[in-house]
Amino acid sequence: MSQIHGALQVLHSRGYRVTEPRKRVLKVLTEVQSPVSPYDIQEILHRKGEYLNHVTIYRVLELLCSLNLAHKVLLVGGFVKCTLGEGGGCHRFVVCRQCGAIREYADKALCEEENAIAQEFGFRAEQHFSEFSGICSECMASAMF
Amino acid sequence: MSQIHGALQVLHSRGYRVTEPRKRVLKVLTEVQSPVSPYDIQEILHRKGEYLNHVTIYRVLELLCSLNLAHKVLLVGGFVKCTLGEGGGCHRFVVCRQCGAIREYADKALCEEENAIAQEFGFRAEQHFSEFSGICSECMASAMF
DNA sequence: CTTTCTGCAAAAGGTTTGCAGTTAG
DNA sequence: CTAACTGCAAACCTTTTGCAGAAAG
Repeated sequence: MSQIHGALQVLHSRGYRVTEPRKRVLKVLTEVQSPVSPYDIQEILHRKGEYLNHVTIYRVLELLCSLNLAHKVLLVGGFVKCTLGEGGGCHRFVVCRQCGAIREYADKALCEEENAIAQEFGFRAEQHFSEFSGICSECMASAMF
Repeated sequence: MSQIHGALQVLHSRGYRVTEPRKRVLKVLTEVQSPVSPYDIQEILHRKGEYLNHVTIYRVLELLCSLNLAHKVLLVGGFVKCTLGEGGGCHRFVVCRQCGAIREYADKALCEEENAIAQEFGFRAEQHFSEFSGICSECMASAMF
């Protein structure tokens, strides 16, 4: 519960209500660690004997993403809880293609390099999406049978 | 037609057949310049009086992507024809959020920096997805009314 | 000719919408 | 209390599958 406390405060401070569905979705996101789809979340809750309508889950995720409390990982089409604070550049991901393990990071230097490249093309970059897929150390180890 | 000639050669040299549907999809991709969905492609062909089943378009796009002749742009969920050759790092995109204009580029230095970051997390990065959304010079100009 | 490819029909999945009833504050 | 939120039903859009017929080489 303490893990989601910060997020609940953000909800409250922005004038959104702290409801049971929102708490449940946040709880699942903090527990799973890897990207999950709305239906994954419903399934996980189901196994705990809890229930949420899928539409509600969609709407909660949309809200969380709009507040930067969660992110959609485009590469795998799932959602993760944001593990970073504000500032220091765009949030980026490394995803293990085998087990789905994910790490979030930010790197201001990368953002600046990318902005420079965009400028060469006459673009003003606003938002960077950067994900790379690879293989994590655990899966690497278990692959060398 | 000359624009798609190279792509057709790749198809042929890899043992795939050069068919009418494949030529049509490639032609649309070279003409539109911005990311299009399978149904967008069907619609564009329809306006020319041509027809392709949507399933065929899905399959053609899947093939083209597997051969790196096209890419799926995750940010907008559409497909573009690849405008780069092989080598020099992963293919990356800048997309205008207003008009959909897109530029593809590759930057080996960025790839290496990202690989180093992945390594810190114990990951071996294999594929980089990097897209940034921004605003292109034309839209920027027309925005300053 | 034969293998690959396309079209069709249908199903399966994912996402969105409007509205009535519920609940947080 | 009342504005914000959730659940439900239904629609909608996207993607996939299996199979029979067409076409490339």
